[in-house]
Amino acid sequence: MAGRTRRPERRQEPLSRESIVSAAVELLDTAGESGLTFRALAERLATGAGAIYWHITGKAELLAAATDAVVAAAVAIEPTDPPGSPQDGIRAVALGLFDAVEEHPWLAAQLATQLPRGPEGTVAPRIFEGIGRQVRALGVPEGGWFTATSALMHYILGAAGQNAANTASAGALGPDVDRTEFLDAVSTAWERLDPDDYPFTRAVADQVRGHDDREQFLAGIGLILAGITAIHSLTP
Amino acid sequence: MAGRTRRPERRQEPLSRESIVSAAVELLDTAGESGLTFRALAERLATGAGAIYWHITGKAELLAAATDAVVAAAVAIEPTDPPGSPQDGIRAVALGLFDAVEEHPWLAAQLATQLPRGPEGTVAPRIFEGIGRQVRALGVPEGGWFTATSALMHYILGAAGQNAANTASAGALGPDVDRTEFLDAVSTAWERLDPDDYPFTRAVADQVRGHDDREQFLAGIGLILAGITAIHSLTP
DNA sequence: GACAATGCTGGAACGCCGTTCCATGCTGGC
DNA sequence: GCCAGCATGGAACGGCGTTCCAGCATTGTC
Repeated sequence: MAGRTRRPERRQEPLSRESIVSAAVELLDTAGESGLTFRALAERLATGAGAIYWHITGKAELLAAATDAVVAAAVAIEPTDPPGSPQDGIRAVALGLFDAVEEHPWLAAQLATQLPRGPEGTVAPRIFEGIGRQVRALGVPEGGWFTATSALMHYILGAAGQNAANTASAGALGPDVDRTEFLDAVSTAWERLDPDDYPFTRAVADQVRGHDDREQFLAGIGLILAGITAIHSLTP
Repeated sequence: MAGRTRRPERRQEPLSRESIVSAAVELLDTAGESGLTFRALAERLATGAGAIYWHITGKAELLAAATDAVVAAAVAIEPTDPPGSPQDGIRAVALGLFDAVEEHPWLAAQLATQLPRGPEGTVAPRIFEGIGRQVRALGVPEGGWFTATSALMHYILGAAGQNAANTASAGALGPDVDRTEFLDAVSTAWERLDPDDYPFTRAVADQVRGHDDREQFLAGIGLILAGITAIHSLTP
């Protein structure tokens, strides 16, 4: 046995939880969810896998920390200079999350499956608070706060996730397939469905072509806001 | 080299795509998403990994096929004997998906991240059709079909996913932790948040305790239905 | 009836993953 | 100067998805 190889010099900047999480987010953004491996992370940080485990329990905690960091940044951009209407406030929070998921597609899976992760999780309250304050400002009576805020949160997470999945799906079709081509392909495929089994889907297939995702997303928010104001007899 | 070991007898029932997918769903249901491995699947089918690959391209296709099978069964239970109101029809489809996700928690991740997967996917049209027919029956004008159906679908997928994640999270706290205890823990944790950062979340913490998930889910559906009828000036 | 061609099977092997282990170096208190 | 103990990083382990391929069963051809 020839013993261990020579020791490298000690690093100047010590490892830290933050630097690891930050590198993890970069890796997730550039290489996708499957690109975040401890080996790639160790290489990027010029260290070994064992050193990372000194600061982080495992991959689950790493993903949770990365999610928390990105969501915290996304919901922090609220305080519009002139306060604006509560409706606009909700739209701002919603778009912040929508854009965050679009920018970091790996977020969708985390928010869909890991959001609560025990009572200690800080991501869920962060989102809930951001939306809830605007619901309260809307004039919804206290008894309806939970229902209205939950409904908005679920819609936002669902729509943002589907949108991210669509974007990923378009990219998977080919690196140079743009959005228009992808929507066209989906629309065409839907038009070719069995007329007996899918009459409705065939009928709306044309509306898929060329629609704007953010616009559709906001239209859905508008639908829920209309429902909230109608049910609580608020002035819109 | 001693050559391969003795050949086992040939199987009686031949492998088939359906039997593989069916075994995969059982494995997912009993052992969770991480329990579906080609080794476990091969053992359950009394075969080797290579034989499975003759029928299925890879794990992605296996998960897609399992998802398709379960969703198809979930949205197929529509035709209520007396036709009923379109609102009830939407609630029925929504609850069908909600319950399917609750029964198969692994569905949440699939629906959140893999739903469209190219124009060939059949899961998305299936869900879209199920909801959309009821939207049409509601009297929504054709221009609003796509927006209303999309909004409902996104809400349903988001809410069902969050609910499944909550259930999983409660189970992870301990095998004998029931729903009430879990909600209590979340509520207590939310009440202990910083009053300056989380005033709204603290205020609704008590409403978390003891709420019913299905009821909340339906309340959200009701909110969106109210919004649809209000925006299109329909008689509810 | 003999024999090649083909369809399907299942076990071994490959490369990569998350995680654990541990010899080693560095640093602050004495 | 010395020693505890924090921190490091590379090797090693078991398990994963996937690929490869030798061998049986069936079919088609003469």
